[in-house]
Amino acid sequence: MPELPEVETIKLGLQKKIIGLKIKDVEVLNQGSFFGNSQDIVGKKIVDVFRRAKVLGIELENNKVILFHLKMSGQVIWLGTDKAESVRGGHPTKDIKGSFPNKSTRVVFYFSDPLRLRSKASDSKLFFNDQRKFGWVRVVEKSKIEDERFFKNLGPEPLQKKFTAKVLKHQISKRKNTPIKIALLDQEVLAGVGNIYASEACFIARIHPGRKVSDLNDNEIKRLYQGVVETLTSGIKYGGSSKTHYFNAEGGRGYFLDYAFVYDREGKECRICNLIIEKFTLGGRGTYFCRNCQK
DNA sequence: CACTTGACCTGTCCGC
DNA sequence: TGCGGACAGGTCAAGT
Repeated sequence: MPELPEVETIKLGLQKKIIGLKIKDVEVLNQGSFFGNSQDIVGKKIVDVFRRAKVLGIELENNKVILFHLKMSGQVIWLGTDKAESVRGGHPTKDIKGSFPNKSTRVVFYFSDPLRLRSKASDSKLFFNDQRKFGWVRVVEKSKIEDERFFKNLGPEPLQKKFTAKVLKHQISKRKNTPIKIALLDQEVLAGVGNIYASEACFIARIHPGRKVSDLNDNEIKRLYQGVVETLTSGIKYGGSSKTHYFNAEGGRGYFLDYAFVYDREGKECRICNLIIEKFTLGGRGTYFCRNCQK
């Protein structure tokens, strides 16, 4: 599921909801989804929520962080009380169905809300749901994040200013003989791009996803750079892509796929030239493109 | 080393 | 309606 725009959207939602709350308790419903010591976080206050690549992080006052990787089907859903909701302003759009915990719930975090937000019913909670159990939650020391295997060789964040066409050229040059879309999916090349936005970036760049990296000229790499930045920015603007599992922290869906050029549009007309969008498998992943617009 | 394929796990959808 | 196979926003390890 979640690629950079989805995790970023969850991060922005959580920042508004849980910074300042104290973790009262943690309940692990599936041992394989949780790593680290839950006692390191119980009783501690949340001071920040951040994202690196596709990983979501909750930072605590004691220099511990809780990392979440949602993989294909993970969800991070915050549930408040009605009173807390109204105090914070606005009712969330809850597109997600059913109640929690459900059979996909793997970890539950219980918060002690500040007194002024307290309702008699209950304090707020955070659910980590993950149908396929590929995802994980892990508690690590903040200073040791970069030692984590997943973080060790991560490529640059594509939405930071210092990420340029030149940087992209340098990064993909590590994968000369690879189809460009597969190179974009490599987290050591670029952090946060996944299967939806890789297809979209290639479309915006007007490059066939199967083209070999070594075959691309500077102008094409520049277009690819623009495609990556544009599609990720658009993904965040529309709150991410809700195909099946993804919902934001408040349970609302994302609308990017209503505007996507190619992803999940096999058999539909290209938004630019009206030719039919095609699908094929590249590196084992479904890949969508327009044969007319992408060369 | 660079690249490809299958495994991890659960659920849904589609064709017979 | 049932059954089998393909497929799903992602990494990993083990192949070639």
